[in-house]
Amino acid sequence: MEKEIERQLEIIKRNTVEVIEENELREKLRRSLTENKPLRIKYGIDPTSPEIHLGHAVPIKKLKDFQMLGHKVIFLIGDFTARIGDPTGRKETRPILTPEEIKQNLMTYKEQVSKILDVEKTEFVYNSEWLTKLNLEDLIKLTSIFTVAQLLEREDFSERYKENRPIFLHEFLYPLLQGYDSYVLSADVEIGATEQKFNLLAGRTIQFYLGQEKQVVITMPILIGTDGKLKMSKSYRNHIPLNTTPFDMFGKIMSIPDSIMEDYFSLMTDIEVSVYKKMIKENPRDAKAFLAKEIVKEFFNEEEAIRAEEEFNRIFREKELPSEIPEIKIEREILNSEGKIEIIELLTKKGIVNSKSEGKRLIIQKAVKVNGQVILEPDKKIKIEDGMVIKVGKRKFFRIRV
RNA sequence: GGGCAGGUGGCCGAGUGGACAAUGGCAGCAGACUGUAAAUCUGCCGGCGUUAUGCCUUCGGAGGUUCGAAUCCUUCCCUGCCCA
Repeated sequence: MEKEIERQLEIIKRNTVEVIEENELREKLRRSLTENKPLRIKYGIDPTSPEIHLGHAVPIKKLKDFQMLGHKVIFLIGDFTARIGDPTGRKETRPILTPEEIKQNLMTYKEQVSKILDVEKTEFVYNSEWLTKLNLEDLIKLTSIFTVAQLLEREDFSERYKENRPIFLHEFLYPLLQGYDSYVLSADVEIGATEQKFNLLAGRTIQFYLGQEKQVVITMPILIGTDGKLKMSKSYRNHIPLNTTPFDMFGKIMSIPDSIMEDYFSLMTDIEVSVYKKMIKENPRDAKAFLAKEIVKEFFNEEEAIRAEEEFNRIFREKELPSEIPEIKIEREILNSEGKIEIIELLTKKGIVNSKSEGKRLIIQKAVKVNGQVILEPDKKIKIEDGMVIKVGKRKFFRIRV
């Protein structure tokens, strides 16, 4: 028994930043084992952008550990709290999702999450289910648990307060509602990134106040994005989405700076520290390719990972064409009598570039190639032939079909 | 309710009657270099263009003054600080 508890603890603690409180977790595990009742593990995401990326994968992989140990994972989609928006200073109240949208959304989440978790064993819940039913009296009860000073301790709030930037009253409700979710779900453990610590702890306070056993809080490190500096986030455009192609994922991982390779190895793979440190030291480029392959393998499979690497090498090392190129159809009507069209027309009409100006810019900057030949003039007329390949920038290829 | 300071391009932040599509930084894009690295360097970075000291849209919203406004006036909305 003691051995089993310690075994589970060890797995749970890997890669975590903090476990609050470890002893409570030990007791919960003990009870779980004696009563043969799985622990309830909560993880919530804000469904503002329904795209799960490698950054989310860090805590979700932790959920996987729990799932493998036989515990119950509850994946909470914060559709109601998303209306408030986790406090970051942006004020935006979004409409609540319609039942149809929720259904649709759920499918995409399940699909993405299934790359890590066993979705059959995972419970998916939406917090609008109970938060829309919360009445004023309940809300006042919740707000009376905290003082303003306590809320201002949250880093984001204190920073804004210090800098005389606005903090809207409703933003204070976010941690309260997130905490209330834990109460409704009777969470034993809640997992989140380190930046979530305040919200996670609010859950403990609320559960305690409402007479429930406190959840254990587990914080996970924040994954740095492809820029090597900021946390991975879609809004910083430095993210690596899960629902992409193996090739794209491989390429994006190859583009991270060497300095964050160790983080990726430790958070995204099971490779031993000493092993990857040695690899990085010996040949950083090969180490990164290995890393990329490992990660792609995890989210897809080995075969896809190998194919992605081959494709990557073909395009960027040997400078050859990719094996699959998106095709664009050219209608006769947009060509002149000689079967020609200005390159700039082609780029804009087919939506390859966003505007004529952008297209011209790219052409002038030697970024546009037709059959490997650089095009220098935007008004250059090119003869359209079936099978022609247009390259825009480093990695955008298109094959012409007449 | 009163006083003061503010609201500028994806973000930060200059500009306070013409030379402003708006300095600079970050992010982004392209090219060179390379390990598609990163760093660095160069260029671009609202749209349209008969490519012109050109036109249209943009400096919180709406009006106004002026030959001309991001810049001045009126009014409304929003934020912060102080007073009540």
